[in-house]
Amino acid sequence: MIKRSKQKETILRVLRSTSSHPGADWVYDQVRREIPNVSLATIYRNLRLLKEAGYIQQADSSSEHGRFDGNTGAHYHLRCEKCGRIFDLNEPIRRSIEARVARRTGFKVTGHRLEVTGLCPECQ
Amino acid sequence: MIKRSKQKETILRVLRSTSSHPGADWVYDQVRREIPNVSLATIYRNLRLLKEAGYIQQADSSSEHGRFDGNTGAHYHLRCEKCGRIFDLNEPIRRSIEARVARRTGFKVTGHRLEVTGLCPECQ
DNA sequence: TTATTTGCAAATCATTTGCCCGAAG
DNA sequence: CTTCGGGCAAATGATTTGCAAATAA
Repeated sequence: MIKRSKQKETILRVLRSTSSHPGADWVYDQVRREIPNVSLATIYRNLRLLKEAGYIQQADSSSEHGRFDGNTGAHYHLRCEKCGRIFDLNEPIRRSIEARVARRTGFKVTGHRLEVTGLCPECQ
Repeated sequence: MIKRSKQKETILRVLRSTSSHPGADWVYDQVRREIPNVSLATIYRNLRLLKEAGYIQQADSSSEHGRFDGNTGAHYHLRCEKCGRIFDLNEPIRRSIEARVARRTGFKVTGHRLEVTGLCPECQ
């Protein structure tokens, strides 16, 4: 961690205390119990810093905004982390994982999404 | 499609003409070439309607906002489409797909993300 | 006709930024 | 000391919504 601070430490501890993959507002509420006057901006700032430093991850597919796909068939995606372009993959769809997860978790599984990330030939 | 309109048809055609997984603004620009006074609001409205009706998909992990994860180890996620909660899966990580994709696409692959979606026991 | 859809502008929502002050190294 | 982090409020950017007029069924 570049520079420690009470707020960074609290954010990290709060985030490690749960497996609920919370959003910034939930973290804000929790941190406020210890540091009542933290700013929401500080939460956002530090979540980003902690992520960039590798202390935490983001559970959802990057911070990308809505990207639409006219192809309704099941297929996986390949995303370039530099230019942001998304390509279709023609890997076979692995349905077996859905049944296994359904059996082990009690979920009624409706599908799955796989995204491979990296650098495209032009961006390398 | 519940009720057809020139704008819905144009949006669908534009989206099916590319595999670039564009965002709403790109679709807007394209549609404007045929219907110069479309509103961006119409684009958003119809993208949502078309998605709900199953005519198109969203390439990114739903429209979820930032969700953070204090667990930095590689792991997959299970998301409930109703309540939005995200759970960790302890499925084995399949690194083999990364090498295969790298070989076939020329990408420098840095990782992959797998998310299984469905309804959690409480939401079913 | 009658229910939907559109375009417009204003409203939201999550997230970011500018600025000045206080804290860390 | 001097740089970096924090709090606040204002700014931003994407997406949504309210509403009267236009359009599809």
